[in-house]
Amino acid sequence: MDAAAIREKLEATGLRCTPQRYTVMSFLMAHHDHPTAAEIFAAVNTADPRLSRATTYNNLRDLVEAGLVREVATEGRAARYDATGEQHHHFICDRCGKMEDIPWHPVPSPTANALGKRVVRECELIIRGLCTQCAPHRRTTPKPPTSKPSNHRSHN
Amino acid sequence: MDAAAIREKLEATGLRCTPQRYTVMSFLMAHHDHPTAAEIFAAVNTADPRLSRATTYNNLRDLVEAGLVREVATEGRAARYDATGEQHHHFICDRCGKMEDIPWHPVPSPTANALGKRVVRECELIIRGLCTQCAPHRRTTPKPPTSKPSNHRSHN
DNA sequence: ATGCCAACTTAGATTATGTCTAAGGTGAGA
DNA sequence: TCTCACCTTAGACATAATCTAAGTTGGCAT
Ligand SMILES: [Mn+2]
Ligand SMILES: [Mn+2]
Ligand SMILES: [Zn+2]
Ligand SMILES: [Zn+2]
Repeated sequence: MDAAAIREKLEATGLRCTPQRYTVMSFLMAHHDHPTAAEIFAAVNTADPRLSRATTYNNLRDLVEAGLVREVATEGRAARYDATGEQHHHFICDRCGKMEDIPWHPVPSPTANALGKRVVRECELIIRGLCTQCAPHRRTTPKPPTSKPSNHRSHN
Repeated sequence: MDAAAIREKLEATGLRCTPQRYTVMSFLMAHHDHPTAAEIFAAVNTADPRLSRATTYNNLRDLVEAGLVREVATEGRAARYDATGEQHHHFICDRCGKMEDIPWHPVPSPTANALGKRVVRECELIIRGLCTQCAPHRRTTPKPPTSKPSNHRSHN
């Protein structure tokens, strides 16, 4: 994807296309290995030191809010634990961050073709949406749940 | 599950059933809301202050290693980012922690019955096992990948 | 053109979470 | 009874993320 396309993508969501923001977005689109904020900062800042650490975090947050980027494999900063009883799937609420158990049902593994030489141990489903608490509020007060997760940005 | 059963569970894996460890395990088995280490510490320590913060973390690590407990929704401490292109699933390597994209294929959503009033937005698969790099080593040098994730405990 | 102001960037302080260290306690078995 | 591996602990340390307060930029109204 070329520079103009990225600029458009950003501006379509109401974000200014600053050099810092452009570089972060561009880096993410060029690297499919799910880099961390620290990795992005290190790589980009080395090539062009016009990007600070705080701005890396700020921009990642903006891009996630804008839906151009997503955060994977973690919801909130702290690890969460689960006494391993029966196998089950998980539901994570977009609004309040709650993680709930969903009864197990087997899911189809990808084709051997898609997996290559990888060895599969388990296949679990992460379902995202609104929990029973939050679903009714969908069209009314969609504000965060008073405390815990999903920190939204006010910027200053 | 009664006290004796928990004690047996622990001792079957070679772990002593100390008051601290028993309480952590028992708490986890009684609470299905995926508590964090901090939450477990706060709850248990308030009821009976014989549990320290370090021991909470030590015991959670021991229980995870023993397979009695699992850590969910995070692999490593830092958030990882993904420019949202096409929808895809993820493969996470048990050995080196690498997170790789797996081509999308639709997965069956749980029954409406299992979901209740929850509103589903997306359904993604987390596949765990050994990546192509790590799979060949399965029966040979199974040592960790030099750095990054999967910290194992030596205890002292 | 000029000035304004919200959007943006920044260094550094602060908070949150997790790990390590060094010291001491405990108990199963010789 | 002695011993030693297993366990617990306070507090120091490390890392990831967020906040703060100040400065910069640039689109736009005048
Ligand atoms: Mn669960
Ligand atoms: Mn991905
Ligand atoms: Zn919710
Ligand atoms: Zn691997």
